[in-house]
Amino acid sequence: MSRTATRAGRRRPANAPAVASLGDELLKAAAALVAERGPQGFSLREVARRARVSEAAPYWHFAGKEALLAGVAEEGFVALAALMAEVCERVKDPDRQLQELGVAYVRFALAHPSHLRVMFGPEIRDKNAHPTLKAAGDRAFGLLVRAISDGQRAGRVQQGDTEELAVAAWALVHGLSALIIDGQLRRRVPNERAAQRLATKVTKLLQMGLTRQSS
Amino acid sequence: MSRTATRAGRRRPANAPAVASLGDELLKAAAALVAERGPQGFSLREVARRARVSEAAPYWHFAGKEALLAGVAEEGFVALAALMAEVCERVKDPDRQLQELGVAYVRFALAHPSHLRVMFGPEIRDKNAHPTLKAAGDRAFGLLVRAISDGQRAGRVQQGDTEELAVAAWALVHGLSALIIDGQLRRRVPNERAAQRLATKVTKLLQMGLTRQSS
DNA sequence: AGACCGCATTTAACGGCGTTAATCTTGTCT
DNA sequence: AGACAAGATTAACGCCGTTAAATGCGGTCT
Repeated sequence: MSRTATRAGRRRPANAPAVASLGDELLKAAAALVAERGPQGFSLREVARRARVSEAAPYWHFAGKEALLAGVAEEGFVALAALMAEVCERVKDPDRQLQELGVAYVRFALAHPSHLRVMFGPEIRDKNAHPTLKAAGDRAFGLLVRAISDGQRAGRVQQGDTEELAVAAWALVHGLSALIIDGQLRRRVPNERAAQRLATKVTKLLQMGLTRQSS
Repeated sequence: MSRTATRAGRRRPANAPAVASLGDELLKAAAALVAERGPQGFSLREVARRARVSEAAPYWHFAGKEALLAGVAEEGFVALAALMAEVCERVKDPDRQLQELGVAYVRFALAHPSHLRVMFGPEIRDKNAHPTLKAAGDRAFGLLVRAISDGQRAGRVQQGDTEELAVAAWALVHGLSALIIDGQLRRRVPNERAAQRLATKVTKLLQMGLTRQSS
């Protein structure tokens, strides 16, 4: 095998214990390390140390540092999508659904700032090089598009390019999240309650623009 | 001298040529390197090489890698503020002024993506540790607050917490910029013209929400 | 049983990085 | 001339990502 192609590992002989394959073990350690020290302090060697394997072992399961980080980012998108899906199920009113989606995004950012940075930051240079990562991201974005589309059908959101409106909403909550976790709003947003309050207000502002017909 | 306190260097003997002191030379090289390779590929040793000095020379002028990057980030905020000030002078109508401020922000992001990342990213851990950096950032944000405040006075923007409205506007354009330069909108925004179009439309959306009275 | 093969991992090494300590140079002041 | 400090250098430490070569090791074929 030409190496790095596995990622799934060969399937266990069916009798073997459900012990996580080293690949999964590395992913878990990587996620923990990212959460602890951020994308900067992340080191492939430290991941290997935590998984109690040699420095070069990860290279059998991942093409390199970037591929391992891509796995972490993918995990992040899956978790974010799950949070968003939960909101979509719980809240059916289109207006409130959009608003709570925004708050959920900001809450995710506050709970997992380092993950968000890996998901969007420049550590992973070409997202298209990691198809499963791209797919996970698209799935999360798809939930937002769906919410906007539902709002349009219900007459609560203006007609027009659905994805473009979704990009606007995404940009707003993403920007707010970025500013918060990068400490740019520390005076104004010292704790999570303040962040949620601000997220709610800001989301409402955009929502008023979304309901009207654009010129 | 206990080192790293200079940053201004001693003043030239008045007859010496206006050759940039090594501190400035390093800053210039650092900015160029950041622009070329991004915050990831940035290396103190490479900066020293480009300035044709030894590896340890920068430590006389800057406390370390982070301090040098803080200088680059400060430069970025100054340039951004200049761009914004130009808009404020050129466009007097409050509505158009706000809109063009948003477009200018996105344009800056597209022109200097790596700078933006340094300005906001986690490479500089504590912005308060670099007071001149913080001041430069506040100055740029102040221009936005001023624009919102003018809009309120002119009756084009709803009353209410001015800074909070400014944060909303900032978040929107910052998020859009981040998504674009991180390649998240590559399908939708392949070139700069598309980016400006999108920025205009998105800014208008929020603006409609800003004009109305919030609940 | 014994030879063999391919997956999984280790050991060892290369070069680059940030940072620091010790050292040298150079110009200024007394 | 000699003291002195700013400014720069050399050399070293330990970390990093990555790669090549050597090693273990479970299953397969004869």
